[in-house]
Amino acid sequence: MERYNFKKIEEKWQKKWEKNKTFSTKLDKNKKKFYCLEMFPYPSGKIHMGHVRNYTIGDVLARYKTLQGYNVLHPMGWDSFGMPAENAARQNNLNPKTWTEENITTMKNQLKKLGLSIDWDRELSTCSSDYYKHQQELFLEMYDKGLVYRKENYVNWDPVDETVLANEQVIDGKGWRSGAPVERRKLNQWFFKITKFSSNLLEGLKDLADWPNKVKVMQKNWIGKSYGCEINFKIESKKEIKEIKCYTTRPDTLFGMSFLAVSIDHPIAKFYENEPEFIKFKKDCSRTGTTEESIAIAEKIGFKTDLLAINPLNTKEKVPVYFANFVLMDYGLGAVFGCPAHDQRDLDFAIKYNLKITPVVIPDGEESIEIKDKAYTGEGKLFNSQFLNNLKVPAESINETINYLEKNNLGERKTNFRLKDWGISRQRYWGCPIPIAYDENNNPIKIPKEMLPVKLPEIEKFNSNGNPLETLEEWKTINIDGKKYKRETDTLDTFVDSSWYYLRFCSPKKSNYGFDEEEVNYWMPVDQYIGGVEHAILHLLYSRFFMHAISFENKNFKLKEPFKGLFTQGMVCHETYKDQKGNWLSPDEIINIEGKKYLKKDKNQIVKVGPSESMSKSKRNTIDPEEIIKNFGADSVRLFILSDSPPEKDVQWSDEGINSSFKFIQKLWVLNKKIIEEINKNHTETNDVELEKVTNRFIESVEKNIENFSYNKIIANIHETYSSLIKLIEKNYDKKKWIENYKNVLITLSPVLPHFSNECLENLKIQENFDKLMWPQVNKNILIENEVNFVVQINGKKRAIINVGKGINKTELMKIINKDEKLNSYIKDNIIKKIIFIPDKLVNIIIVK
RNA sequence: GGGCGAAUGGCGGAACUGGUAGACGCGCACGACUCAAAAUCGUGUUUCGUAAGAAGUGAGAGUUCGAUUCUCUCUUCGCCCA
Repeated sequence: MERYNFKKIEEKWQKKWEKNKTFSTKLDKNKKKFYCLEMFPYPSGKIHMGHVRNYTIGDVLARYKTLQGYNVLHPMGWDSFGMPAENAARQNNLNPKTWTEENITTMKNQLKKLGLSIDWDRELSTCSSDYYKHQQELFLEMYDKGLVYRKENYVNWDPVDETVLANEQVIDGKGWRSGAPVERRKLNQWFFKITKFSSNLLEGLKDLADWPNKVKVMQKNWIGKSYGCEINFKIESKKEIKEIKCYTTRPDTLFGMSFLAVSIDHPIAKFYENEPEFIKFKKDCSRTGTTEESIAIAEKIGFKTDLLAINPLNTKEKVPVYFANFVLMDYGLGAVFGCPAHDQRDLDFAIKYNLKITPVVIPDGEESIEIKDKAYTGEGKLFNSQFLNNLKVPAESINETINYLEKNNLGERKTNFRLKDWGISRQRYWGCPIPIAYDENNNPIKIPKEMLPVKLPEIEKFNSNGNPLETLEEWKTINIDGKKYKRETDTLDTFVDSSWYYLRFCSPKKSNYGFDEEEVNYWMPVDQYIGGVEHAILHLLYSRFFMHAISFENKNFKLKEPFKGLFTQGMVCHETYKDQKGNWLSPDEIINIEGKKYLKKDKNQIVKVGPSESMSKSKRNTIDPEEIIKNFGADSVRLFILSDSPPEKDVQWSDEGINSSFKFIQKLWVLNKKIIEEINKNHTETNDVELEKVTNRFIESVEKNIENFSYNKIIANIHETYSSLIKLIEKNYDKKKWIENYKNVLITLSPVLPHFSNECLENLKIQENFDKLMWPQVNKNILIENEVNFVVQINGKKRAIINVGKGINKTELMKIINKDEKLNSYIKDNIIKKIIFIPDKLVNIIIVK
């Protein structure tokens, strides 16, 4: 018998789909739509197994929804701006554009070989000016709405490479390439006013029923709404400083205050900026990174001022004021009061500078409290707090304190958000140019819409440090209405590119605007968005922000949430290998000798097998999908990547796994040949309904498992169905019955194994047009059983399973049990205390001895 | 330190609303075919026990006729935030 020739067959179907434009979609208001989107890839060179998993999961859903009669939008594009292109360009002296485009070509070919049902006519690439010109227009619209502004902000500065580093390029406070200690530098940068929508973004989460709870919690924490108050502290000083405002969530600990700490960027810093000691302190602070985490880890240091702050609740109490490295200007008001007894950070600081530690919260049931090196942050009641004493912490204390402060004009109730405005300026070449220019006084003006796109200039050589746009004098100069301006040389954060691409997919060819409203109203929101959980916060939050920003002051655009459903898939893992010297080895450098023992191919050295970890180039445990597709075929890869683990969890890649998937498809092929043979034998009809049962059970469970993303169970369903069908061949069903049922089996199989099932359908001579196929309706009547397996328990222990008629009552059942010799032997000499009877399922007989 | 989640055979994992624990796959063992091997097919595979049977879902308790599922305490691991 001829083996299943996946190479020939997969190529044949892929060509057919491409030629017939099987997956291209058009707006059709008579049809229900389904927008299935997977996070688009960065064109880094080749696709990896993570892509294979992501796009296979999406493809199963898209194909399934298509069969169910939905008008399915399933597009693909390229997140093609970003640092790797620029790094590659610097290293190999090429053009980032060429590098990127070559990668796109390679990866597109690879994706096509997976047999994905993608509408390639809608392909987009964010580095193309066809895309980013609309992004520049959106930027200007947001500018007009007051959602874009410029301010000075800190960046990570590499003093050796003379360049700005992204947070992930700072490793242990040092530049990733130069190894030089990173400094904080202030630069003028552009920001999106995402904080304007803090509340909306938080509230919006409540409507996202089809999002994983985990992601919603992460976003909620990221937005970080807190309830507290602003307190005005009177200041005693010879300088012109009368008052410092602090934000706090714990005003109830005010009687425990022993210092006030302000950020080095606080407005009062101007009174100190000529003091050498303060300049030195600022320099020390600049060694701390700009991330919240690096600040949290860094040692707490302070600079004592000559100021004294007066406790508003106890005016006799005066405490010192410090500049401190752990207070951030962009959170709250850049000033906090320190209560060492009940905040660990304040305690560390107080111990270091020998400040008073006054506890004011006493745990319930305790007589006293002693603070040594651990702050008490738990519940209790207030003491040492005069008129606030005995208030319950935190249930009453916070609220009552704020009431008192408000009544006496000492402070004001306030909610605060942790979310900061989104800094979008990047001092890099390979990104979307910001459509802004500056006059001779450095005032920004918008580049007029007619002059868009602001195109990236082509660059010949790529070896200098810093941003090459800075040195292109010719490009930088621009004439607007006869006046000369200098262009903005920063480009946009690539997260901007991916914040609205889902809108562009709805009308990717529209030339006069980023999206078409009618198309967007039909296709949006994305019904199912699928991608890695690593984008749970930033990308998803920024995308949500974009929808809010676009709909802000826009009556025609009502949509607020871009992604109705979200699914986050797990990673693809592989064992790791090291040689005797501890160097990572790739899987194709080793050979298996027995069990889990491996030898290094060239040296016959024993290989150390490490734990399975997510595939990464640095650990060299990657498997190239292209090789695997070449050797086993796309359907085998799809089958294996879906089997074993539930899609939201990590999956372990293994040679055995892909092999067995491959073999299983060969078995299915043999089954297919046998069934076709059976069909041609022209048996007469039998009354047996087992075939219908197997078929309908299969359809029913696959349906349920696709809807619930239990794709691993679909693979189990396929195996079970195979085992049943191979046995049913002997039953001599007639031609009609086989054709009808087998056709339905193949259609049900097709989302997972599209090439294979289409080939088999063609063999069955009913496959003419993929579009005509519909997902089979489950015949529920066939699945109704007349008999049930009834579990008999004695004292909660399973003693037998008896096959009885459906709907049997308790009395009838007990008769059968009493007649059963074995069961009766348990019961006969004992008193029955109770019988629990669950119809058609289980009986539990409780006896006393 | 805080938040979220997980823990089931040798391994990946099933078990719908509290009702047959271990579906399905991998691996392993045995058998068939073969001079032999591979491939393929068949049988078995939670543990202990020859068996009847007993124990068993990270540990300990609780609720219940009945708990992998619900509640509490603890342990370990993962992810996110700090």
